[in-house]
Amino acid sequence: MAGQAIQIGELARRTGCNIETIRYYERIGLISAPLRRGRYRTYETRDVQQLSFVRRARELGFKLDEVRALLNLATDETAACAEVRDLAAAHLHDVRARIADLRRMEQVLADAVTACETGQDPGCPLIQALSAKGQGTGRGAISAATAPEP
Amino acid sequence: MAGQAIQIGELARRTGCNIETIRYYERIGLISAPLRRGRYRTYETRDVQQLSFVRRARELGFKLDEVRALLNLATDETAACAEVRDLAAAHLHDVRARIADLRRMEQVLADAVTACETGQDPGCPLIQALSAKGQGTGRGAISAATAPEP
DNA sequence: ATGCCATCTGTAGCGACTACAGACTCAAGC
DNA sequence: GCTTGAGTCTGTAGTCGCTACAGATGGCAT
Repeated sequence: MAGQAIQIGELARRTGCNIETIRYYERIGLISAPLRRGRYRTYETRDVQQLSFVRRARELGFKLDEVRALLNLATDETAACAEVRDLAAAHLHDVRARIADLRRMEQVLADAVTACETGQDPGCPLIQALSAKGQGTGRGAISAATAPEP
Repeated sequence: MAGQAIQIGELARRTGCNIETIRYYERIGLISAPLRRGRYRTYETRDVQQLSFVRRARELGFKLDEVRALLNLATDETAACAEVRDLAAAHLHDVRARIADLRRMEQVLADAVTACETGQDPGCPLIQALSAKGQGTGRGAISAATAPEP
C-alpha cells in the first residue's frame, strides 16, 4: 500500500513542481533517480514527500546546496537539530539583509514617485536623483546595497 | 575642459563599477562604445556620469532593460516624467512584492529557529515543518511566494 | 632590454531554472 | 489494424547579470 507508482506528470501536479524542474533536480543529483517502467520514470509516495520537502525549502529561499544539506540532515538519524538551526539562522540572516536592501530601494523609489506626483521640481525627480552630481562611490541621495545576492 | 580622456580602469574606480562589467555593458549596447586611442578605450566626463547613472539605477534594483529605458528617458527632451514615474511605480510594486515574500520567509525561519532553541519537540522543528503532511500545493505551515523573481 | 602593469579580445561559468526540438510510448476510438 | 492525441523521453540552448579566466598587446620606467 505504500507506493503506487505514479508518473512524472502526476508527481508534478501533486508537488506543484514543474516537470522540467523535476528532471533538472534529478540531473544535478538533488533527488535520486527513480525506477523506470520501460523508459518512463515511476515515482512513489516517498518521492512525493521528498520533492515536497525540496519545494518548501526552496519557497523559504534556501539555495539548492542548502536544500541538499537539509535533505541529508532530515534523513540523518542523529538528531542534527543544531546543524539545521545553524543553517536556518544563517539563511535568516541573509533574508534579513535582503529585506533591508529592498527597504532602502523602496524608500528611494517611493520618495521619487511621490515627488513626481507632486511635481513642481524642474525636471523629473527620479532622473535627477539618478543623475546626481556625486559621481558614484560617494554616498549620495541613493545608497542601496551593492549586491542583491552575495 | 569637458572630457579629459580617462581609461577604463579610472572609469571603474570613479563609478565603482567593475571593469568587466563596463565592457559587458558596452557589449550589450547599454552604454555606447567610446572612442579609442590605439585599441584602448578612452572615456570622458559624460561617460562617468552616464555609467554612474546606470550604477545607481541598478542599485535601486532596476533591470538592465529598465535602465536602458531610463537612460533614453533621461536624454529625452520632452519631459517624460510620467513615463519615468510609471516605470518606477511598477518597479516599486515589484520591490514591495519581494519584500512581502521575504517577510513571510523570515517569519517561518525565525519561528523555526526559536523553536529549535527552546527545543522540546521530538525531532527538529524546521525539518518537521518542511516534511509537513500536506503534500505540496496545499497551504501548510509554509507559504512563501512561489517565485523570488517573476 | 627587461619588467611590470594595464588593457585587449573571446569564451566559459555561475544559479536555478525554462523552453524548445524531435523522438518514443501508450491507450482509446474508429 | 490504424490513427490520433496526450504524455513522456533525451539533449541542448536560452535566460539574467555579471564574473573569471586565458592568452595577446600596449605603454612606461628602469
